[in-house]
Amino acid sequence: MTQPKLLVTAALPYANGQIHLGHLVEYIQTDIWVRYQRLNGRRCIYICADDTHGTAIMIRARQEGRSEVELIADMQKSHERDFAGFDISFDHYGSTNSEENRLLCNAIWQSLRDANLIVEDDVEQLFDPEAGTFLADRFVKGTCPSCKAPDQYGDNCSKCGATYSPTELIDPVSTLSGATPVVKTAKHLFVRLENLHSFLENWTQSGEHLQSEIANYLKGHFLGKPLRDWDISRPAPYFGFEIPDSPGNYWYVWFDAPIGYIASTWQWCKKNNENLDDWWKSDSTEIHHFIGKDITYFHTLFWPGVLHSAGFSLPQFVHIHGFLTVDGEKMAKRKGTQVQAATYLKHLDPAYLRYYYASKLGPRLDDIDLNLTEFANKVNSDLVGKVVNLASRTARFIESMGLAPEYPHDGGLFASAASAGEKIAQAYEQLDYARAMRLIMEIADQANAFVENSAPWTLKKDPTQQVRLQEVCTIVLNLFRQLCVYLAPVLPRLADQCGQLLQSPIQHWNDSQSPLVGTPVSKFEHLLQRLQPEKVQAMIEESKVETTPQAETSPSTEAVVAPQDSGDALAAEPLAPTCTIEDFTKVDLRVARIIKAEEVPEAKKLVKLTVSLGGDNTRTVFAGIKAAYTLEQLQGRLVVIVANLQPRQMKFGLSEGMVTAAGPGGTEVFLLGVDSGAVPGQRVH
RNA sequence: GGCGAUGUAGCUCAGUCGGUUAGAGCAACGGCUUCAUAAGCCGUGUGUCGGUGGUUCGAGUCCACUCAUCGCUACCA
Repeated sequence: MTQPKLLVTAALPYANGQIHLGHLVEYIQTDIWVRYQRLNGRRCIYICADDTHGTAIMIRARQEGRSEVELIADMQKSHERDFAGFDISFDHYGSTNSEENRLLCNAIWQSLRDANLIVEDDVEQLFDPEAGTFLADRFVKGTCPSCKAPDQYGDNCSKCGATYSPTELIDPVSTLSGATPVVKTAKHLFVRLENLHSFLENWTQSGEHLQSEIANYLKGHFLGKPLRDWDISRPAPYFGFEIPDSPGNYWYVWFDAPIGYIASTWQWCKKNNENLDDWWKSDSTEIHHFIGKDITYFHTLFWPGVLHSAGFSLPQFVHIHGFLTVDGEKMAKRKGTQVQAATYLKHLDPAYLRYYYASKLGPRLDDIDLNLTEFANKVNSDLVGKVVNLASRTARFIESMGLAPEYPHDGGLFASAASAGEKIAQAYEQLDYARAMRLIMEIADQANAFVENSAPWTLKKDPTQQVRLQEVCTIVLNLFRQLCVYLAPVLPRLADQCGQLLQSPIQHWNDSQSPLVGTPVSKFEHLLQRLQPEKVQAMIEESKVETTPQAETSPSTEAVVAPQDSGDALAAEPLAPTCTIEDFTKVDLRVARIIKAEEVPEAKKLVKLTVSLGGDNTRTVFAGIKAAYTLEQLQGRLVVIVANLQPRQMKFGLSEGMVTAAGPGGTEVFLLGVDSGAVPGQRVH
């Protein structure tokens, strides 16, 4: 009986943003697995697509003054270019905005209807009368109903952490138009997931389809109680597919996105004369999804539920990976660590990143860290210093002779490296690439030691030793080739180059098991340049300029170049409607000095500030700036506060004012200051 | 708060069923070498294995508690 063929997917990137190094962890991890399987002779297709629907796309297209279709076409082009630049070997890259996807959504929808899984319910949602659209949570801001913190998004409060519905917000404002949203009731359609509870319990807990941490997470979090109905419709206007039997309603983007996996496969089938059912409704295909841990829920509960109800094959395994940090911290545009794929490619070879990620990736969901110093060291030391150097230090010696006609005695080196192949293969199979890379580098170390002991450069000088010279080089080049086979899933270009050098292409994993003899050796050319650390720095610098030109907030940085401010910040939070001077004077802004900054131990985001308006006039203000400033940085500095804001009772005490700041929140909060000369108590006019 | 994880050498991490003096790579230091992309080889580690307590003849490995860090917390793409 033949092994099942493989259908592999990576998550569909959303068409609202560019691919960055964080995304690439997943596409590279998946690509390595796919290439490994193919090299082993396994039938394996790698399918992906752009995820194109939803409110965010609709709003963005509107802001850019063009159609959604135009926007997503541009974005798709750019995504495909980035992936190609990193040698991601998709068999097909489709789009969720395709006719195939619409037809599949219809069919799957009908199955859910037939299975009595669809129910209707009224949902109260905020509606923006000016923009004429319902507002997703992220497009509404207002005062938190729990702690009364102002300027909070519609789903949860960044200050007190409370979660609520946007309709509970006090004084809500649409971030699209600045209009006051009104509560509107609309009919929504839901999937009654609870009907599939026992199926999902079995599927997730079987131990065969998910990493154990994930199974535990689902069990503890969702499966212990009845599953909630899943709201999968959105009223018009919405960019997506209209629901055929519910005019005016559209499928929520998370309904049609995973179906895009099937639709994209279908497009591939049409191109290649294949039958879709052989891939999605057949025991002779194993489906493997690769995703990040942020979208676990959709892929391990909803998606299996939908597939099960609609009669499609379930994934054999959902492989979940962690996030990328850079130098130990979350990627941040401000620091230039959120590097776009295209920016990386301008400065560095994709092989570096593919190898570095491989050397860090294991089968678990730990986050992986891109340590920039280590990145440069590791790539240079392992790839250039150890692997490529083997060819570099021997190939030239036998350009005229070619490889020896018979494989010489090598003290068992080749045989032992060949037998390590099984362990390496197993590590790839189990997604333990870090282990695979360690095993491979052990072989490279042994090979380099052999070169050292055999001293081909000495043999070269002795005319009676030419046969031995050829033998030594034959051994070393065969070890090099073995390494290239083992590294081929990670470094496809190096494998090709090795094939050219030894005039025998690497086509199968088993090429590592028998040595090459008697072939000519091409003229040696450098296979991989050393990574220059300056280029890493240049990439980081460019990433800073590209994304946050307004980074020059600190006067200490000497800005030589005129800042190129992007429109991102304004687009993220459009201007509020016009207000009169009377409106403005209602707000009493005052200069104040922070005389005491205290930790609030139980609070995640708040610090307690005692501010002085001069004289004995002090007050207590709670500010959500814990992540952005240390207590020392706050102590003593002048800030601008809203002095006549109605005091709010917060969880940790009464807040008698508000400190003004710019920025989206979290670590990116920038307090307003005043030029020197201002004193506490002065009003801001 | 709940849940899931992590905490081993300066850095990044291995340590399979609990079993001899706890390992690797990188970095650092010393020596050798010069074929090679200033690459390579040899040598050098006094680590409270986060902490406390327990089980055991024996614990980095099992159990309890505790501290720290990270992530997730569904109508958000």
